[in-house]
Amino acid sequence: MPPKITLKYLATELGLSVTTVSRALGGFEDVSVATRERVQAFANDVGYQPNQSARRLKTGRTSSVGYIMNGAQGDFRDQFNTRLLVALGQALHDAAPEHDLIVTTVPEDRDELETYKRFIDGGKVDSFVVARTCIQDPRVDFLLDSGVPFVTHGRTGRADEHDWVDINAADGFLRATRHLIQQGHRNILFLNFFSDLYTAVERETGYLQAMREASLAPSSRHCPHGYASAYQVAREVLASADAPTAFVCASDIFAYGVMEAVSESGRTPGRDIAIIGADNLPPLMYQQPSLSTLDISFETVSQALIELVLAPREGVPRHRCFDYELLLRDTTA
Amino acid sequence: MPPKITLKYLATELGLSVTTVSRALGGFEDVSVATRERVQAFANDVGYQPNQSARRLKTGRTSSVGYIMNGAQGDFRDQFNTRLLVALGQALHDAAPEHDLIVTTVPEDRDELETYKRFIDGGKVDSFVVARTCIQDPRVDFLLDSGVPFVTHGRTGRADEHDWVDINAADGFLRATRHLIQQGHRNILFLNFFSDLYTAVERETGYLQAMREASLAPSSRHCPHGYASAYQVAREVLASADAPTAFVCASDIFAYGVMEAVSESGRTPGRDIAIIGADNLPPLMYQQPSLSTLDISFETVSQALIELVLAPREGVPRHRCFDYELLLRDTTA
DNA sequence: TGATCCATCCGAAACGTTTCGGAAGATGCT
DNA sequence: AGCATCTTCCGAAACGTTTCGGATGGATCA
Repeated sequence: MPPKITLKYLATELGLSVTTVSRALGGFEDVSVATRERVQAFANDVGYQPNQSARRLKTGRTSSVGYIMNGAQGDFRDQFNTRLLVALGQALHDAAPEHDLIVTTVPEDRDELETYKRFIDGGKVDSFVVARTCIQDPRVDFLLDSGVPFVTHGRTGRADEHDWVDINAADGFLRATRHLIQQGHRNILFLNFFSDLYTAVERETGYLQAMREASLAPSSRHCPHGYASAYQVAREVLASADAPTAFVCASDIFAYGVMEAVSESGRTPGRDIAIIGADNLPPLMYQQPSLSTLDISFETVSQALIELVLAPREGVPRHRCFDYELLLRDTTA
Repeated sequence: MPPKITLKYLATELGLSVTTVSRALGGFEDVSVATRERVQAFANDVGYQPNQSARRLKTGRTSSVGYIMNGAQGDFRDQFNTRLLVALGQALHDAAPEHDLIVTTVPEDRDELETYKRFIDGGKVDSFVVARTCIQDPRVDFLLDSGVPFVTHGRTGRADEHDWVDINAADGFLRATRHLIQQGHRNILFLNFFSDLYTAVERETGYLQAMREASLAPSSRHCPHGYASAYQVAREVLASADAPTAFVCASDIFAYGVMEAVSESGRTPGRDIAIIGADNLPPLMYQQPSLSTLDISFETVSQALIELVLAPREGVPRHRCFDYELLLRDTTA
């Protein structure tokens, strides 16, 4: 039975007190450089790992971040959750290896807020990352009320009251739509998420502005069921008298649905019909024309989220906003 | 400032000792039914949540389960990770709501085992779920060595030494292949994962047995790059002199690649070429013939994983094995 | 009546850490 | 020399829980 490697063990081995060892490892000034280094070297040697439970009990901090997965759990084509999760884990590990990411899903039959409440009351986490924000977001209301620190991925109606990280979607979609207009398109259809999502509004704003600039008539449709909806909407409008010549899609998933409908109607994406998506998701099939899209790195966004969520905010809310990069590929040739 | 709701608070409010309150809430026998109920009711009323850190410190148990995501993170098979994660979270919450699922990804540049080591030494979890097992799996070697409880999703070369939950893939692929043979197919190609994966061997075993039973010549190919590989392999063999008339695919992802190659060659999946996949993944595109597949519920598997991982095993390793259900749809019409 | 036993409760120690408030000795100043 | 000051260290308490080993009182028994 090897001895448990605790502060007490280190202290007796080194002939010091527990206090001094603790403060030496904590890098405090009131312990001499010599002993500080001696302690750190020894701790390293024997592979000392502080007991998180004890530390948490004492300090009241849990050093863990909560991420409660929500939203379209059925549509696994939607890689948003996975990709964010992977990137968050990576970023958290890079920024603070001793921190944990505690992940949970919301049980089908339960209120999402209950899960947040359980995490807070149980002292499981001391901050949250909240994704896919809505304009009127009950999670934000709840967290602001409870006073627990959090950062959202995406703005909300109360954006000036909390920390957030977002993508400048209005600008991205403005540029994307402008590009299509410049190519000579006049009849451009916009396919959007359901409109509660904050980013849905943002995206449409950009599209609308570009259309207004060019004095063109805007036209938007929603795709409540993702890929399938987009396919059906595209199929429908392509059969109509004044079929659009270009599609701007709030998500690549929609764009792939549109591509399928376009191909099926005998037209070729990129030659006959222009399509721009968003988020640079991998293509669904091998032999597809490559999709023009708005690109953003999950890693960058996640690093910002982690940076904000780790540093306890004092005073005014902090914001980080990133720009989309317009990737022009086959479907806008 | 509301009072902190601790055992001490409950005790003074109720006029009892901390010990008794603790034991009442723990449901022990040596506290009278009357007080036990009184305590529980009051705790419920004021919304008492035990401090996990204190509990963990005292008991040495962390009441959290680790899941370290690994493997081809760019690939479509990421659906596997997400789906398992969602189902695990759900199952854990149902079985033991006070438990946490601690998730992390392996940093690109680091050894996976280091991450396991960090979790163990840091006392972050007291058990693991390990997925996508290989025949010779270093994670299993490491965990067996360290003595930390874990359950694998998938068997390994040391399957009789640890707990596992698996799908009876050999039987599933046996039945799937038999079905194709019964339909009159003689030239059946098997597309497999890379062969380190335990389940790859299992799957091929089933296929081989069915072919042997019918005295047919088996033929297997590997698809190291998932969907794209499957597409290319299918394209190649379909152009050859003795093109197969049926494909058995270790994953639906491969099957979708095959379908694309089949369609492109001017043939129709289901009429000209039969295809069976596995795992019942959602179709990639809307207008595809529906894919015959081997179906298994992630929920069922996850519940078994959680059940085993929560109950500390004593003595012999425990196993749970589930059967695939053969779903016959368009591609084997 | 006195001993025994059971049901019910409680005191106190412990888990491993952080941190407040000193203490001891060395150093600087007058 | 005497006093203040700084450097370096440490004792002890606390965080909230679990659990061991009793303690108390009433019922039961001979």
